Amino acid sequence: MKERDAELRALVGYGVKRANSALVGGVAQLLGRFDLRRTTFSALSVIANNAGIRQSDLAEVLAIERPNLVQILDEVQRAGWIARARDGADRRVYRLTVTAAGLARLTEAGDALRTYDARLTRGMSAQERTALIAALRRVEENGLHALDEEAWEGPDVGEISTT
Amino acid sequence: MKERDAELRALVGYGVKRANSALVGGVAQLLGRFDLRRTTFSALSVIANNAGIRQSDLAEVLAIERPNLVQILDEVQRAGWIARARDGADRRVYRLTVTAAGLARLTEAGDALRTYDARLTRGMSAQERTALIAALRRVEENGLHALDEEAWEGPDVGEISTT
DNA sequence: TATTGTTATACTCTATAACTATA
DNA sequence: TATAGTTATAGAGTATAACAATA
Repeated sequence: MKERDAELRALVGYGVKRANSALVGGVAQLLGRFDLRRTTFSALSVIANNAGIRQSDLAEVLAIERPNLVQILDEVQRAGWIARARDGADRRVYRLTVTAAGLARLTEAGDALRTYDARLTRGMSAQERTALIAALRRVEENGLHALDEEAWEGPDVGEISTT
Repeated sequence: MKERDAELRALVGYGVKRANSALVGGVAQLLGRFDLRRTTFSALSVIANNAGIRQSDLAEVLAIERPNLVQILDEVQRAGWIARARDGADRRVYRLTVTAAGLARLTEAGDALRTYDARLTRGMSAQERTALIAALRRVEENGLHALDEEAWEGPDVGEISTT
């Protein structure tokens, strides 16, 4: 029997939305055990791997608006996992670093999350998983421009970095 | 140079979230031209392909909660695109059908959306696109169970329907 | 003037409890 | 009692305008 949402299932966008919705709950529950949310975990990860990053750069990396990052960092700082230090040269900017406690929490939560994430691709080969991640990256990139190019016509094969 | 969110980019869940975020704006803008949103378009599509479907079944197909479906259908009905008819046998249930105007709107918006959606996989072969859709389906399915199976260990290769 | 971080705000999407009317 | 649809509500996530401090 044909699926009742077969017409929608032909759309990549629908698949992405359904997959994301199916993930959100589980990830939130898992990260909640470490008093983290998706956004606070992501922020912690990027700060840990980019010591001294500025808030505005962090917002750009995570593709979130600056105002929304404020409360995220407030939360992480309140937990004692990051430090905000004024830049000596430009006293408008904050330099962000993780504390020892923050690194420990990131490692714990990261291990659990990677285990969870690996389960998402159960039944797929390592190559299929890698291809999926690359394909999602391409969809993200294409999605950011898809409306700019209303005049687009042929099977343009623009290359984007997937490495 | 290594990407600043490289640690996150190794996660399928992060890729799904980023791809979804990149899509939402464009899809909303495109569907907005037809006075539709993602949810109202999806509802219209499923009703059109399942004449007489009940609200509770529609909610299940779209994986949205029943209360949230009410305002979605109110909106679509107000536009004159669907009809709610009480079932003769069980007067609690509504039988949903699309009107001629609804079908016309669905067709117009669907054509535009499929063109947009095809652009998302630009640079990918038809096989890669098909594989992506199947992989997303698997991720969705796995994601719904990933927390149930905390004790999971080996490379279980459970088969799920992808047809 | 422009930029960094901030506040306030609003809008969408989603999730739950409780009600009504029917069964 | 249980179910279909509904109402009300609350929580995330996200987006924009406008402000103070600094450049």
